[in-house]
Amino acid sequence: MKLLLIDGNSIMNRGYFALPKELTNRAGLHTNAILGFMNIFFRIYEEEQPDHVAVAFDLHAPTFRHLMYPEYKGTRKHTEPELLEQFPVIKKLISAMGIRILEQEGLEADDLLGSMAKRAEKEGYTVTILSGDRDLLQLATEKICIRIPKTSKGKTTVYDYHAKEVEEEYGVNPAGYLEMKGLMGDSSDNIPGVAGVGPKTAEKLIREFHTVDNLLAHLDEVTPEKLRIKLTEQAESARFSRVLSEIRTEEELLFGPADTRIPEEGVVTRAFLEGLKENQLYKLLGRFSGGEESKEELGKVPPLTVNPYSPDDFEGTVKEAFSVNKSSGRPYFGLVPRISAGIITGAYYAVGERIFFREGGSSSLAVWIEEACKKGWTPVIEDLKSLLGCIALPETEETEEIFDCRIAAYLLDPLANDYPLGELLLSYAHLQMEEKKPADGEQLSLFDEVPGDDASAYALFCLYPELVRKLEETGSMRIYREIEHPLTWCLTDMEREGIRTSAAVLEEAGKDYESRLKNLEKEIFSYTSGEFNILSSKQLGVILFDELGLPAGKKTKSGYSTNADILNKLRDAHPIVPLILEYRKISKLLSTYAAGLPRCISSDGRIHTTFQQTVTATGRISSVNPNLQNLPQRSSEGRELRKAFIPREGYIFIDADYSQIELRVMAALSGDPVMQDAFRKGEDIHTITASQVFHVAPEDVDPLMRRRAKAVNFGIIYGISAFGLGEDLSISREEAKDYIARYFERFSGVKRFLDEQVSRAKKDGVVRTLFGRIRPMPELSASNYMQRAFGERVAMNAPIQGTAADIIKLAMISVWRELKRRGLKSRLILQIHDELLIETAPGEEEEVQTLLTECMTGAAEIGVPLTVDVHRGDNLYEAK
DNA sequence: CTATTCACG
DNA sequence: ACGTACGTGAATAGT
Repeated sequence: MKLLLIDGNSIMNRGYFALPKELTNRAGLHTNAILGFMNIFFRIYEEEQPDHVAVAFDLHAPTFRHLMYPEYKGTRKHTEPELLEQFPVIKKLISAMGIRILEQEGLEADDLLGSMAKRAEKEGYTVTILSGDRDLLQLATEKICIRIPKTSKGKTTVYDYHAKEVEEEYGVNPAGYLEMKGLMGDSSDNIPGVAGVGPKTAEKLIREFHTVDNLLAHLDEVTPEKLRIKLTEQAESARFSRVLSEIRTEEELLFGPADTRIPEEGVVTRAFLEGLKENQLYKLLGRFSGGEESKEELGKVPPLTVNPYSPDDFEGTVKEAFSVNKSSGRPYFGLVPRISAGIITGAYYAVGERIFFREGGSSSLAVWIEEACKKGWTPVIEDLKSLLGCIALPETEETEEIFDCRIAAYLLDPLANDYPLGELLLSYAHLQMEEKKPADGEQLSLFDEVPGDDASAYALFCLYPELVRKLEETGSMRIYREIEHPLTWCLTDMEREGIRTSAAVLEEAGKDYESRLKNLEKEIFSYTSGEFNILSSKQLGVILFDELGLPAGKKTKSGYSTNADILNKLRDAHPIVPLILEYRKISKLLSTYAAGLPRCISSDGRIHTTFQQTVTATGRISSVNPNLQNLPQRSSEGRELRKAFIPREGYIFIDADYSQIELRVMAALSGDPVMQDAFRKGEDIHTITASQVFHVAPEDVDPLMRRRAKAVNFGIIYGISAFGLGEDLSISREEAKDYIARYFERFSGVKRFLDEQVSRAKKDGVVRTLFGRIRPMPELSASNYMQRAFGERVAMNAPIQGTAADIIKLAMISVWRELKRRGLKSRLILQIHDELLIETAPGEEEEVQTLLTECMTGAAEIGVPLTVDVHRGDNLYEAK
């Protein structure tokens, strides 16, 4: 028989402080303590698989401790209302699970746990007590295990204490632990103990004298003298504290261990799920959706029937479906294309629970979508860019009304890793989607119907009003309509265009890299006892720091750190170091670019990257398969590879990049007059920064000062820290701190702005770009210093990086529309965060250059000028 | 599958 | 005393 006892108050407290305060349900009830409790409860419950469970709570009645000692805090600790409001809910949920709650007037949770544990032990139970409070360690025996969860870096480890482990850690047995507590007191409970006696002294004394009473009876034996005097003076307090610290184990209880048996079917009962639903604890609800019972309770997706499409009555039926669903305003429908072996063979349409499947290829699907849009119906889909990649659908006033759920979900929560419809449906529409799985042993072939498409169409239908409401509620609709949605069309075209790439040039460079690597390898091994894998940081660490005895810097989880930062500092320590750095660099160029990119060239001789629109936390786009946003540029050897990217016959590249866009955004958002003035006058911002920070005239700024000022400006954008700046400039943290202080003295508007971002992030839990894009800030509620400091930097950086991202997206949309409107042959083909590349048709050079410049500089009016640098070239190397 | 490193803005 | 610059993606090593 196994009994699990839980210290309810302590575990609730733990959850309350470990999880963000921002966690609430829709009714505004705080839920962090409840979630924290459930998380740890189910973890322990599953591990222990107990047959008896009880949770003890304090009551707000005075206990014997209060009667003894009016100053005693215990249960009367001041508790915040945000935590208090969660207790009635958790108690209801616990009862609903069929778990006994222990509450008794005059007794604290500790005493209930102690008495219950000891009685159960006598009756032959194995007992586990879950608590965050070490006081309970005095109860540990061979059969009673105290389990204390501890969370660090987001991971929760549970420490287990039987009598043995208490002795190992504290050097005294559990009874001795109680005596120690008596001597030390407990400030949080206002138990005085003996002032000046800490854990070390207490341990020593208890090891020698075993109990407080015995110690006080033999005070004359205590040395040193000072300690003896302390103990003599505070003998009464010690005796008193010892009694207050003792957990009662012999109290008369209203229930015995046998009364804590849990239901046969386990604790995830129907009543429990109902309770979760009632309190809108959808995250928890989602976790238990596996059980048969729960599905019914969840507001499950109804059984869906797919009607075969019949041309005669389809429209009428759809209209009827709309009216049945009482969709006021624009009618809308979920739309899921069915793709078999990469070819569109039809699509599901969902209007409420009425779902239709219509057969047809990509062109008929395009026609049907356009017709629907013309009728004023809104097609709701999961991923517009993928669809546009398969079908020819122009961007018109009508098709603009297509709604992309994934983009909407991204804007609402840009931190999510992915946006599966099932999860969106649960969190936004509170409906549980049933997953179709192939029957036992059955394999789904590529030609089979994709499981769940019909349900997906229904999910999209349900999501639409919820997502629209949320977008409006969070002020995200403008970003959606004016930026992300039109951008989808633009990105589709850019992906389709691709960029012409010469495999020959890449392969030629690859051969050169290979021979250089061979030579480097030989040279490197001439310094070592034998050959090793230079690319293995583990093996390299052993060679550098053990064999060659170089001074090891930082450590990583798995050994020595050997990254470029470390190696650069060791550059002069041994001739092997620069060779390693060179080897790494060339090897990177070879594997990722010279050898990697040719594999990505399509049959049309061009590389078609995929731009991901729902990935970054800040609103930037990213590029994959391959990543064309990180082509080598900084090193001369790498930059050569850009010669492999060439425009089509007769065309040229015209490239424009924003000059200092993030600093200009900073000047705009902060309103700092000094910074704004510098940009308005067209000054060199790093020189002006240097002149301000170092108190010299701009013309007296030397290159070193400018370099340092540039680093400070970078730091400002990243969310400044003295450590980071010091590291970057190889100066002391104090010196870096001084630079920052001087910077903020002169650019006080910037300081005010950055401080405001952090405080707003703390208050609202989000920061925003100039255009209203949200960056949620869960990091800031962390108690851990590192996490919080990181959160503060993010709060400073995200509005800057995000606003810059918004601006270039606006520029892309206007460039793309303008090229189309004018019927030009030139095409926008790449975006690299602050840079746009146009493959420019012969004869269109001047017009394109002007258009590109104007669209970029005029993308947004932010109060400081936006400027661009334009370059032309016959390949990507020249165009920069 | 995770950790490390390094390419870019 | 803690141990960091912000945002990405790809290749490689090693468990």
